[in-house]
Amino acid sequence: MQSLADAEGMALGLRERKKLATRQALAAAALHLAAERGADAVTVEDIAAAADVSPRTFFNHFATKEEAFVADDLDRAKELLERLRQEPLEADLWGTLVRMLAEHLDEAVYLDRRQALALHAIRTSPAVLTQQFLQYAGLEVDLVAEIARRTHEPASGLQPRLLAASLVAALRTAVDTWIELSEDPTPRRLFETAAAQLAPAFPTKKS
Amino acid sequence: MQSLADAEGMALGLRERKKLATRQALAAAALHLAAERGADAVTVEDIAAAADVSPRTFFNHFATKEEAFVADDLDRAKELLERLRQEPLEADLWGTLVRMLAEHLDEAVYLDRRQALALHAIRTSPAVLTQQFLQYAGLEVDLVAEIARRTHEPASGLQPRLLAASLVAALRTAVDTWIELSEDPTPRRLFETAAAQLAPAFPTKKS
DNA sequence: TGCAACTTTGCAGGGGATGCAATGAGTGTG
DNA sequence: CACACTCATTGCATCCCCTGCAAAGTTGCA
Repeated sequence: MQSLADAEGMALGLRERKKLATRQALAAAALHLAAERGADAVTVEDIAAAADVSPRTFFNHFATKEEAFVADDLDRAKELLERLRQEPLEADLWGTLVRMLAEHLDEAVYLDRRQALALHAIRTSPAVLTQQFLQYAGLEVDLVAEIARRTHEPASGLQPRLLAASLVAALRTAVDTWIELSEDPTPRRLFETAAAQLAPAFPTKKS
Repeated sequence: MQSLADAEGMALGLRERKKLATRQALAAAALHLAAERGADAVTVEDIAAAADVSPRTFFNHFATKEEAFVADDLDRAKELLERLRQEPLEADLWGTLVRMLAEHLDEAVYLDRRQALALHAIRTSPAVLTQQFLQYAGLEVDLVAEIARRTHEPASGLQPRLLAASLVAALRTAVDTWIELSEDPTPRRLFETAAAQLAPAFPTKKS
């Protein structure tokens, strides 16, 4: 019904390709149904039926119903983290992170305003909004770990936490503002504005 | 079993005092049981039984099971918001908000480290952690509205959102750090440190 | 071909959450 | 005081989320 795993998963075995395919089918079915009736009028049973698997199988791929609605974001966040880990260390940590997040915003969903708005319409339900918040929280946790790794600070200290939280705050407010105000250019530009404003709080270390 | 509504609710009628009492009884029972078995081993049925009400009544007071575990925080947040709304307008909005949040941290739970740690131990369960995140999110939304009111900006713009998100980021990271690092003084001091670091991003308006 | 690893599926069951209607306890008025 | 009114509590039925377990079907590999 949807395009199957296109380019992704080239070097995978048949088993893993199938698994990925059903996961994507479930996510796609979830979004499709939610677009029609609204997210919380969709049951796991519906999604499973639309994806031609048993309801029980749904929970082999997603821990909660809501996860299916934001599966794509989750996957992209993982890619971001992967890229981040491989990025070379620079003196200007804040600048590096801002740049990578900005590039991340130029991908996929956020390019097409139509699509983004449709997606966001789906995510009006409280449960899905909560899930999105958890996504940001998860990203923040990963960022803290990565920042601590780069600055050789303990991850439990205030500095890494504050830096990560500020980054995520800028990211989240930028996206939300862009969604709500139609006149604004791109989420990337908004994010860069927000990040620039916060920049003086995180001057380049010269240790 | 616990101290009933002490000083609070003086000017309330009997009915409202009773309602408040059962709400507090439920919250107290929830915390008590969670301290014994862990939060997610406690069912609504258990809580209701411990508070001597029917399970159905639980949901007349809380929308979800997890709400009962953070009911006190929710109530205190409402007080904070109330005080905030009555605070006179000053030129230094950031400074005002920081001061009020700092004072807020000097209250109740956060004074007694023992108690705070015990409370936090309870809140290890994923579901309760999620609930806490939602609390912060709710606070942020309220802050956005209040900030927009004071600056006469639209609440949908980037500025109010970024300011509120940064404040909450400072608050959350300060509390989390304080919980995890035993050597740190008070959450208030940590929050003020974080806020001071972010301050240059929000200079006093001189419109 | 045959075994190991893994995915799917059905089944049973616990528990969260909601709507509805009945009951009972405060509240205010004549 | 009695009556009507408002509102909290309760039981009941119901839907749905989610999990553990064991059986059956697929894929991977020697």
